[in-house]
Amino acid sequence: MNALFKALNDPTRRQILDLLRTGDLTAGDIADQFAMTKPSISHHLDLLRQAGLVDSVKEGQFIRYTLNTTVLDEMLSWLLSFKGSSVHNSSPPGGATER
Amino acid sequence: MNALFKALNDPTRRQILDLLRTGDLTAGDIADQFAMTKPSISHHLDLLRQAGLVDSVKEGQFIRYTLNTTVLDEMLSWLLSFKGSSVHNSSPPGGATER
DNA sequence: CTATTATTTAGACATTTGTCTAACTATCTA
DNA sequence: TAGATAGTTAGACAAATGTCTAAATAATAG
Repeated sequence: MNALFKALNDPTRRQILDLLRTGDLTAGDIADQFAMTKPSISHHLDLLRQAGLVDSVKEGQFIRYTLNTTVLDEMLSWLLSFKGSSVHNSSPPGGATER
Repeated sequence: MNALFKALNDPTRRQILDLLRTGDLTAGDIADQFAMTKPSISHHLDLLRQAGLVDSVKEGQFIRYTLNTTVLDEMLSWLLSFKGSSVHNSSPPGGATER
């Protein structure tokens, strides 16, 4: 889960994921969308791949990147578990002693 | 959304949130659960508060921290939008030309 | 085989981040 | 008021992060 949060903790990487929802893209096509060098984008893609958020397939001299949302399930259920376990309590700080 | 991802991108902070699901806690009670100094925990709590994930109320000499999951909704719908828009395509790299 | 194109790898560098110690503010208690 | 307790703020510092340029790898085109 750590790699997942880490990967999502960057606007550029989230934007890359947004780009990929429309369909697969090559590294170059992705890099063209940003005011950033290709090596930088390549690094971001690497982190996304490490997190399992994208898959990459080499096709000739291109590398096609594909969105993979299955890893999001883990995060999704983690988040949902919070929405479920809202306790709304207000027990006193000290522990059991109510002053 | 940036502050939210940033806040969640740390194991300690996520653990603090997990602690708070059981109920409110003071800064000290939270700090006691970690092998880390109080100033460090205080800093983590500050980031969580900045992200809107926790609320803090001063009660005497204590500060009670409360979990606030409302900000998670934004993130939740962002994540869900990905699960919805899986395209499963495999268009060729070049762009629009379907060869 | 050479040149070109697509992409990554390596290394440098500034910024951000997480942690610590020391000092400060505020509340409670004797 | 003095001392203890709860918590934060300030500053330092190492490690992680995001970006860049230069060079390397690999596939394609002439």
